[in-house]
Amino acid sequence: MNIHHAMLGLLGMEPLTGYDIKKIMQNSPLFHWSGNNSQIYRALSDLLLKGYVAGEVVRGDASPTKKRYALTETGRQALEDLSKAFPELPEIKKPILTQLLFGQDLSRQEMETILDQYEREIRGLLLLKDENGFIKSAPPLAMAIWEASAQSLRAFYEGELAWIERIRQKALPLAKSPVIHPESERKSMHCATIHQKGQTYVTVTDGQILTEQDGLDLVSACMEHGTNRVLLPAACLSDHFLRLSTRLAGLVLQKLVNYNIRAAAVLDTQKTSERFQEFSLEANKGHAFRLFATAAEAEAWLLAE
Amino acid sequence: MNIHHAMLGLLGMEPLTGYDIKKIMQNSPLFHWSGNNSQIYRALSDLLLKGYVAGEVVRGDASPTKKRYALTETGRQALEDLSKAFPELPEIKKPILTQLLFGQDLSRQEMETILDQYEREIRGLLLLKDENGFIKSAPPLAMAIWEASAQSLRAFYEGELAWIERIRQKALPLAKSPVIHPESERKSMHCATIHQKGQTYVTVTDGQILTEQDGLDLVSACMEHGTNRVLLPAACLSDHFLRLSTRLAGLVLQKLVNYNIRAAAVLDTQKTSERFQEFSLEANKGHAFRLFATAAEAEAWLLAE
DNA sequence: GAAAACATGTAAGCTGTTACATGATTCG
DNA sequence: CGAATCATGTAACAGCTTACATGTTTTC
Repeated sequence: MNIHHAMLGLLGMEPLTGYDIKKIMQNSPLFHWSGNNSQIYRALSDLLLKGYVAGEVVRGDASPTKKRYALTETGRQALEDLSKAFPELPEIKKPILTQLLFGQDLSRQEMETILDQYEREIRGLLLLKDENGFIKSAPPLAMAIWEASAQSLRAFYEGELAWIERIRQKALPLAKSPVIHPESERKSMHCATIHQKGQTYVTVTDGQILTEQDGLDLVSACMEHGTNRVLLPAACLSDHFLRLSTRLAGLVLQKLVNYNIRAAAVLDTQKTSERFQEFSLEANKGHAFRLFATAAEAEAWLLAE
Repeated sequence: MNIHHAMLGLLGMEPLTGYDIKKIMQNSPLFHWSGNNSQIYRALSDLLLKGYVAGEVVRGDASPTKKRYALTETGRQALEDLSKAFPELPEIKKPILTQLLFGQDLSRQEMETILDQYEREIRGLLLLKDENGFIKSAPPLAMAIWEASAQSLRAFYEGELAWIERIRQKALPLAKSPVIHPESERKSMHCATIHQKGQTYVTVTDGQILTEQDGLDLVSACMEHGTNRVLLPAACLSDHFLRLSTRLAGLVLQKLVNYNIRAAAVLDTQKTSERFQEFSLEANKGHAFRLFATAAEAEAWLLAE
């Protein structure tokens, strides 16, 4: 299966210029070619040579001269022969797999970063609906096939998200922890689990959230105890955390979201900046993270739902 | 992402010969390279030139001389740099999509054939478990990633099966019917629906099953009436159908299975060959098709479950 | 004793990509 | 009036595949 087949097919539906073909290929990932004019023009002259297509020069008064190609009878025959061939198997290329598989020397955080970037890209692909992408006047059969294939592509992307999740849960906990600088001897954060009304949540008993690593430690604690609830008392929210410019709060919350963990924080309103209060108002709209004035309120929300 | 990255990675886990690498790549579809020695040996000499790997000649007494390569320190560094790069997006190549999309001139039966072949291939891929496929002594992190990826590949293949099914249900009914030869004027088969105990099934009221097309007609009738049950009375089972050498029975039943339709046939035991009785015994093990001596029994089974 | 698997390589070609070159038209 | 899009092409190269060539060892 090369690009010639696809081009014959497109030209079989309606006459097109090289540029048209390029646009169609470019606009949908279902045509796995990059939509590369060089290749298309080369292929077009091949097909012309073989007599599979015939070119017609369109000289518009006020538009650049184009060459519009149409399928000939021999071309139609060639297309039909290709259509009847034994179907080739699908192929997947997944560079990120090689990257992670052999990235044993990466720290856990580096791996997280790569996964996060990948997830963002995949979510981007899921968002863009490829709408027409294809020829407008295609017959209903082709449209139905197109439709089904677009759906199957979306399913693949969703499968990728599931894969990401599985890697996060199963593989990353096995990754190298970043090197700890012994001289820093920072007072580390301590977690504990609390059982309340038949439910369990993790909270911070000692120390503060100072680094991204502390966010990961929270995640680890949750996974270890099989819960997905975290209560952050006022004492553990460091000034560093509450200063938005450090982006620490964002990074930690993102980690929690990634692992599907809900968090309730207790906030000393006198200590927080205006900006942080705005941020928290924004956050309160979601249901993954909420701010409360008292520990009792926070716990009540955490154990509800 | 080229093959060099993957090769560096493999050599980073343990020293290997070119042939070893070839085998690993060949044995798993997760390495999307075809496992092609030419490319591997060329890449190997590239890496040697760059100083990323070092070769050691192993001259066993009773085995062909091999060159076993191992990663150097510079190679390790290069691998780490590659590992930290921004992740590339996955790519899917699905030639059969182009084939069907532009196979407008194909008859419905030709399309069915292609889909059937494709389904068989995909099911084959799903069956072969890629077990070790990968390096035996890989660290647990790599193993976990590998595991997750193998699972995600299986999910993709299952997605392909779902796609096939959707094409069969939604797209194929729109395909060209094969040209009907007017001179043959064959007495066509007639179907009817029967409502019994709140359930519906399709049966043949007139004519016999003579061609593959009749099988498709049964499928169409089912889809039209929203049922997936068919009763085949003794009268509609032509001699042609009952002769196994024609493979007609197999083809028609395969169609029904493809569309997830259950069929009960009533059989005149005096008319059937020994071979066909064996075949039917075999078929009776499944729950998609059964043979019965009387219409009452057939109907009872059909409406049960 | 033959076939399959082990082991290493070369030459040629196909497919697709990047980068370059050119010029017209449309839109904000 | 400058940027984006339309439109057609060339040159060079990167990546991968097919086919060929050669010899050894293991396995049935």
